[in-house]
Amino acid sequence: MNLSIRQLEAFREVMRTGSISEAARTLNRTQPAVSSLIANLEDELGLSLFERQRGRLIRKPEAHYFLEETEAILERLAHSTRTMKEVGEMQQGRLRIACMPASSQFMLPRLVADFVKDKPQVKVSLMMRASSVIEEWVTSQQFDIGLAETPPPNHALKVITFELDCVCALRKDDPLSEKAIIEASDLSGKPLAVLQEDHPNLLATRDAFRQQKADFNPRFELRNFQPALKLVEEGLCYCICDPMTASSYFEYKQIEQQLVFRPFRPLVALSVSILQPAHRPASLLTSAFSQILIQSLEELNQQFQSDH
Amino acid sequence: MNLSIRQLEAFREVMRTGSISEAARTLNRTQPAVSSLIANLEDELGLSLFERQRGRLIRKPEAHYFLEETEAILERLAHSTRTMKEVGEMQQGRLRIACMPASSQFMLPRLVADFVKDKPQVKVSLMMRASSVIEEWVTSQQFDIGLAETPPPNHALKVITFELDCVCALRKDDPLSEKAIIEASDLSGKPLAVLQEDHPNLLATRDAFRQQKADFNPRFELRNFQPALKLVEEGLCYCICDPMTASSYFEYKQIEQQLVFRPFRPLVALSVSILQPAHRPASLLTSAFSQILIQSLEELNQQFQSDH
DNA sequence: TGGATCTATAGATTTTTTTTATGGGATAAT
DNA sequence: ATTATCCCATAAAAAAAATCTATAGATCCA
Repeated sequence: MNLSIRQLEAFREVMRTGSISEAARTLNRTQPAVSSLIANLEDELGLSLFERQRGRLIRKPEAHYFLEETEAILERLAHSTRTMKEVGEMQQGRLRIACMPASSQFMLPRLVADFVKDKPQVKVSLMMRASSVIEEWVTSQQFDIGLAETPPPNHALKVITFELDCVCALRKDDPLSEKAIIEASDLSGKPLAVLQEDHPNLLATRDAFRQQKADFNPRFELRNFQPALKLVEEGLCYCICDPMTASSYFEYKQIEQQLVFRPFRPLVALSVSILQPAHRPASLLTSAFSQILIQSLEELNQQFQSDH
Repeated sequence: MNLSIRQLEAFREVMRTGSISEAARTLNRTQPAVSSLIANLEDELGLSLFERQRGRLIRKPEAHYFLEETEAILERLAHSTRTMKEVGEMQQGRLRIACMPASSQFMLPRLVADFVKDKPQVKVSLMMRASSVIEEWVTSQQFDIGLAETPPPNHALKVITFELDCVCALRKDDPLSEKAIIEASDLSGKPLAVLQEDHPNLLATRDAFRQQKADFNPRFELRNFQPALKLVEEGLCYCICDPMTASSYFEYKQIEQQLVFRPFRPLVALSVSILQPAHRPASLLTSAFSQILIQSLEELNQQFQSDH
């Protein structure tokens, strides 16, 4: 099997025009070049495709069948290369993202929207799940990239970790909002909305209070911080929440914002990670999106530092 | 679009083995040859397909998509060339034959059966119709080849004509069967089975009788000679029939043959022709079958000459 | 009959592919 | 650590393939 694409292209053109000379003109070749391409093609197929009658070519029935095949092959080839070129320019492809709840409401949708703005043909799937599920999905390569709370070490995962500094959510009209930084001691005995019992963030928060010998008073226990902000708005409590949730508050409440966020000390960190399959290189799209995600996470810690 | 098949083959093999060196071995090329094929492929796609990590290749996700395309293309190409090789050896293809009634019962089925015996994949359609319909079908290229009574001249038809000498059918126990040749005068006044009024063969037969001033007594008029032989068997008449019909009598009645056929004089001819479309070259199959048909028709006239 | 147009072929030339030779980097064994 | 071995990439030389120029034979049309 030694057919060449040149032969197929020449054949297609000769079939179309019915003439070697004419085909040579449209192909920008000389007539002998096309002549020998066709001759070699016939040789390799073991079959003559044209009858040479009175110095002209006449298409044989066999040639018509082979033309169908030829066109299908060339068409598919052209389509593939076009698609690959688009993939190369990240105009094509698919990106499967899994993200944890805190980032799913506004942060990732915004990043994705921005990312695909100039890529109308790129397909994205964006799924929100608990961090443990995300870890599993990325490990098993069902997803290209994940954003989750930092998982235990896992050889099948490439992990980029960020320590997000949690911030204190409080009402604008709260006297404490005058302070540039809220300390645990400021909140001694005050009611708090916190995460569930076993969550590392809860432990870290309690530890922060203990460090300053402040009275830790968890009044509301929740699965994540999103609903906690409502309780803060109602003046029922304070909340030491992650900056993703804090940031999303501004996207959610674009007017009549009732809350402000202040840096909290001692630092309470929420450890989140970008997860990628370790043993498979990332696609262009995945790499590009990963960069955007990294940048976005790096900016988060700064967002609430010099905010006052 | 300048991809080459070599590049695709190399790519497929590199994907399979995961190594340029290994692929080079199975492709019987040197490693740099394969290396540059892949490099050029990546260039032309505008996209890197492998990650070079620590001196090894790692397939990128984009490569997996392109592999599917590559395999589909190479597979189709291989299939096409295989099919075309078979077409070249007449192991593949289709043959559409239209034939007149006299030849349809035994002659053409036998020829077709013999023709396709060693061509299990060749598809044949064999249709029986009146000669005028056959002419039309072949002219309009709905059929590749036809056998019909000679049509009026037609530029769209390539015609090979045969004058078939009609023979006299009579019972074995008829006294005339002693004669090596039956003359019109032998049948003077005897009842005959003949074709319909306007048929050239009827005119020719009547003419033969007139030449010998014999009494022409057409007792039965029929659309074709096939059923006439039954009447002859019953001793109701004689029949000057075409040699195809005569020949088929022996295939039909393999035992207890009650009839014999004798050359008839003066010659009464039935003019039949092989028809092919004039402006389209014949396929290999059609040409081959045409040869067989020519030979078979040439033998017909001899079959009843030295029969006694 | 002469001119235009077609296809096929031969030899020269250019382009592409392949090979040989080599070097750098990683890995496994000594 | 050192050596041997494996990988890949590159450069230059060699081989192969494709192309071009030139030409000849055939057909067609005026």
